[in-house]
Amino acid sequence: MTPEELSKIIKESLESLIAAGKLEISQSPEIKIERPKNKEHGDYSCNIALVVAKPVGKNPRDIAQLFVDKLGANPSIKRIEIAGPGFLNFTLDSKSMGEVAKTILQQADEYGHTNSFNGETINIEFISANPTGPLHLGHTRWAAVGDALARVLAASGAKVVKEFYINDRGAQIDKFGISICAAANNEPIPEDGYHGAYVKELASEITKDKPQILKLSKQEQEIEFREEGYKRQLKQQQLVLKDFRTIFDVWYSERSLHSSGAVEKGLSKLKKYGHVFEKDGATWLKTTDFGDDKDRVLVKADGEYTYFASDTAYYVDKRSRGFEVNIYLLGADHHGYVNRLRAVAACAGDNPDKNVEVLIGQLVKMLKNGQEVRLSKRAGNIITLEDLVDEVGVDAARYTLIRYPVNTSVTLDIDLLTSHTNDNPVFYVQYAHARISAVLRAASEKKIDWQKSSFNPAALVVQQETELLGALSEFPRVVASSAQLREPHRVARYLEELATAYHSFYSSCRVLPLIGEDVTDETIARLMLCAATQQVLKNGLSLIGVSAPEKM
RNA sequence: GCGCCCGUAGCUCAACGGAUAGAGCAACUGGUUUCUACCCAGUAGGUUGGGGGUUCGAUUCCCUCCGGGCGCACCA
Repeated sequence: MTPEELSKIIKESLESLIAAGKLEISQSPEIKIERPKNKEHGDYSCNIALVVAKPVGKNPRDIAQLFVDKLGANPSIKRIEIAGPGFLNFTLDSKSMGEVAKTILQQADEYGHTNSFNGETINIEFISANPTGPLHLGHTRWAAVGDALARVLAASGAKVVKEFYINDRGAQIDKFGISICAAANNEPIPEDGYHGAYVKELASEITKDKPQILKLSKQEQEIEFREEGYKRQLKQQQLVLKDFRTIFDVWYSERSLHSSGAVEKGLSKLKKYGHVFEKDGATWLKTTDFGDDKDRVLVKADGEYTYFASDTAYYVDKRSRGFEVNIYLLGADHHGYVNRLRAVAACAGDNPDKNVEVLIGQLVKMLKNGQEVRLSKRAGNIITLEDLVDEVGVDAARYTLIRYPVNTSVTLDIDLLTSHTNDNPVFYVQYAHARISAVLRAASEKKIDWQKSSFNPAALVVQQETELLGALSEFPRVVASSAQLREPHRVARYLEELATAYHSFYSSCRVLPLIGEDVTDETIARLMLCAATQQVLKNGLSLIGVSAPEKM
């Protein structure tokens, strides 16, 4: 029996208790099934009596007793106990527990998928860097977390589109062009320009490919270098992200927003809702109507659209493409945007609580030999995605960035991430997968055809086996809650627990028969358990975009 | 000044309002002739920054103070 099935049975009991007039509540409560930390509390615990107690006005332990009476006869449940303030603690029949392994092998790659977000269309926008340089550590965090979040949401049934907004318009990209142009002409790059070594590289590449550019006027050169640099830098970002296994569905250009008329369209929609006004020759959006601390300019007095105008148009455009939920992943230095974005939604007649979600990612630092790394060869005083991947590889980089909740800052310790031991969680988890693969390989070498043998779940009775089964049964709910809370780090943490449960099982339960021993029900059941664990590790790692190696 | 995030074991960090606050590292004990020791089991370590409040129950929610990070453009 999976926890989902248990939860269903409990809900049915609740309904029948209500129907029988033994409980009176108006709305169905949020009940939780958990794996108790304390083993003495059984396989699963449920808080239903505690939750129901208040609206019903009865003692939680008395209510718990009603459920015990109702559920006690179920053959899959070996024991129910009322504990503490009114928890229901379930101990399942070992046969029923063992069946989880079979469920997992049947569902295979689908195990962990749920339909909890069926019908939701979600746009998730992240990184959205200027195409004026390499991606830095902050972007890298989002590349990993945003992608994992998208996968977790998709696994929960949502229709997800990953989007990268290209800031290819405005002062920054102009400065980029000016900087490359200066470098190409061996002139000093302006103070407020781009100074990384990559600017010089771009300059020499471009002049090599298109030497005629240098014959143009200065102004024309700046434009040409800007366009060439943009093209190449964008391509570079796309390549780097592809190697990092973060694939975007949509690369949305800010310029296209202007050329397609989306900006005017967005503006007219906002006007319709009456929050646009004129002041000092400029056009403003009255975002203070919805909690922003000051109003924002859409069109400057000189007739130019602001960056904010693009932002609002982009939001309106996303909504017109049918996205109910729009998730923005931003760096900590952009937290001032949260109220602004919410206000934009409200000004466009939407509900910010529903249509806009902003996640703020805190700072990422890199540590090597106990010292903070501050300098990158190519990019000057920022550390790039490539710097990190060069040091630790894609798997370790992704895993570590995803492992922590985004609203805390992280420090990546290079020395630790390259170590192959217990204190490096990436290896710990991957090693569990490799270890299982080795066992299954050995089984096939010994010609043990466990896949075709009959599975006796009751053969799994040792405590470490039960623990492992319990951990495996948790997976779908971990994925669903990661999606719901927008916290993919829960998947990584779960995988570590699962790996621990497996290593513990492995060291106390011999799987394959020794020479002279026979293949028994236990052998087959344990191989099934190994295969199920391998499957879940693989599914979980794939949700965070980390490889599941067969050998290490 | 206003706003956002953070403060948990010596260190790096977990913990959807749930039971005795957990992992790893470091320290100390043990364990493998056997499927990958890149492992496992155990001991010790805490006033969850301080103080109030809400709750049957608070690391979690609210208020306040202290400490740290970040942000407050007709820039992008």
